[in-house]
Amino acid sequence: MKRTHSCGTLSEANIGQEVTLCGWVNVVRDQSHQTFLDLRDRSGLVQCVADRDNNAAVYAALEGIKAEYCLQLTGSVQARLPGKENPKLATGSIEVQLSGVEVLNTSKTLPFEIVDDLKTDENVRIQYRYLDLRRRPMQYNLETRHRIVKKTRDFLDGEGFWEVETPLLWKSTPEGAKEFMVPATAQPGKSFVLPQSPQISKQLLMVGGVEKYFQIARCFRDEAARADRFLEFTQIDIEMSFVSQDDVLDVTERLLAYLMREVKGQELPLPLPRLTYAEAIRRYGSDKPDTRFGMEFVDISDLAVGSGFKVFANAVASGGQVKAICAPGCADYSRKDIEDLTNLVKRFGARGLATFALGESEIKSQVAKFFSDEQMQEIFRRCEAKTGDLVLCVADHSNVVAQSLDFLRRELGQRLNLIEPGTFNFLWIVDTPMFEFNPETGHFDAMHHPFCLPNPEDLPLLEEGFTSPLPHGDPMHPWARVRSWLYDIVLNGYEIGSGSIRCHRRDIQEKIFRIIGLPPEESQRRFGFMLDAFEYGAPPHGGIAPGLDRLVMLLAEVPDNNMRDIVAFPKTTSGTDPMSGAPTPIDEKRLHELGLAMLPEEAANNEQANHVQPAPAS
RNA sequence: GGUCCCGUAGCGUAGUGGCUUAACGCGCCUGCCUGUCACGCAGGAGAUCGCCGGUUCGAAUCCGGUCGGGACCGCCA
Repeated sequence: MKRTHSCGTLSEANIGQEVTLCGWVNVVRDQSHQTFLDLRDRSGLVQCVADRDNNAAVYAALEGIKAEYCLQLTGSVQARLPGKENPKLATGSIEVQLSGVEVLNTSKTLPFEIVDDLKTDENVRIQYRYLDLRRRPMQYNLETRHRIVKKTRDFLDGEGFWEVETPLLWKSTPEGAKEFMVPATAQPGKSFVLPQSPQISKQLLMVGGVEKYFQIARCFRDEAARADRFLEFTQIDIEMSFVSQDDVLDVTERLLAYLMREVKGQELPLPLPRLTYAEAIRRYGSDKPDTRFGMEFVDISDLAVGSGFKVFANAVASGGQVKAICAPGCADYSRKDIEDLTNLVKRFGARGLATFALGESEIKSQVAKFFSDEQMQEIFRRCEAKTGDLVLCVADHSNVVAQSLDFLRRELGQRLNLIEPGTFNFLWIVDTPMFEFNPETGHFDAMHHPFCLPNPEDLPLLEEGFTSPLPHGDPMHPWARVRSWLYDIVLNGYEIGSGSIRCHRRDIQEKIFRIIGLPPEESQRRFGFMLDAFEYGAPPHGGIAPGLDRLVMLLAEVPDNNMRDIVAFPKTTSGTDPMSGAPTPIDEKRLHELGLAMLPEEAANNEQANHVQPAPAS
């Protein structure tokens, strides 16, 4: 080894020892008779000293050495002079008196400094990610991610799971998300796709008698990315045979509790709270509620009917509802503040925001004239409003009310600092409906994915639905009433995983495909290999797939919940890599080999793009 | 596909129509400094204000377009 110790591990226990260290120059402080040099490696920093009078050769060797040079340094560990200790540094009571200096590599001036509190534009950070990763917070994030993966493997191994790899070159089985295509030379005109998830693979492993499977699995979706959604992401993919929903929930929450203990040093009380889907929507307007603060929804539809406020009354009369949330201490919000909030809510289709402010001596509301004092007092009573609070109401169809108030609630929760830092609120969402009516297509979609098993009691509803006189949009349509064994795990307002008990019988699976508008010949073409497998004694099975990226982001408590910070080499939201310049144009020769042709317009764009070089390294 | 926001030395920012010859901090370069650790001191270099076009006597500043980035809606089982 080129080194005997790591910088950050040195302490008073090493005093008197000769050590060799390797690392990067954090900073050089030339004092004309001494040079102080902070050497940094993964473990931390240590101050090294070269004294001109004691060792002129070493002092001279440090001449010209600059930040981020990669060095091998030899010296003896000494206690610092009395009074010269640095309590801000873990190694601040000692320093290394240098006897040898070897430059392993020089460094150009960096595009940004290697400091913890970096303000640099994220695009520049990603372009020079190999430098960004030298920063302590990024190293912490990588280590936390490693720790979580390692502990996950340990735990699942202990539970009898086998880690099995599944193909990345897969068959196109369109289920929802667009797939990335991978054309290959050996089969011109044909294409593999990258899996959206190993969903079908892992079910086939259950047919294959694996019984307990997991995989730290890369998944790919060719869809618009988001702050909490990548084009390529990682799931802790889990599947088990001969289990009920409770079995999957049990092993999952014990895994999460194990991670919380091992990674965060916190005890997670089990079992985790469970909320039905309907209750989550009713109380929070969301299937991934952030329960770290209150501000729950209050239904005031009945009061709205009796008021003289037509907007409210009409909303209820046309099958909608009126719901309210109470923002603590916001009674002094100005007309402008409320207008800003109203604008936020309009993008979800809400037409307005009615507010009632409970002041010291008066009630302020732009719609006060439509309500009696008693009615307003009743609204405050139900919302448990205190003096100084502001009640915000939205009247509309249930999904508009849910979306807008959910957004307002989260926005205000953040603005009003209602969230105690360091809180981790896990909860299950259960009893999710199997199907969801899609007003655009006029038929039902699978709420989660089409491989979920309906609750056995609701199996007759599948058949009834085909002959039901009710229109598809009717909430009492048999298919709208089918319950499934479908569950989501939620942490602090993020869905960090979802799973289900799967369909393992061909006849039921085919029926589900028909309901979501996939005719038998089509489902045979796409999923035939899986349906065939179900005919050979496929065991009942189910599983879950916690998203590793979101979990790491939340457990690492990354600032601003930026998920890119917990990935070594992330892409931008628009799906490009500023470091490598990927994706790059496809050249004509490869297209020919693959039996593909570019549309003229795309070819012209590519011609231009061919002249664009990836950003140079300096 | 849509809405909103951002783009000024290597980095972070200031500058929203006329002494701006674009300013400040960090970084960088040169010199000095015997215990520094956000070292200090003195001096210096570094920007066609993302790009294209328009309005104007005059544009970093106003307008239109475009590119890049971000947040969100749609989308993402």
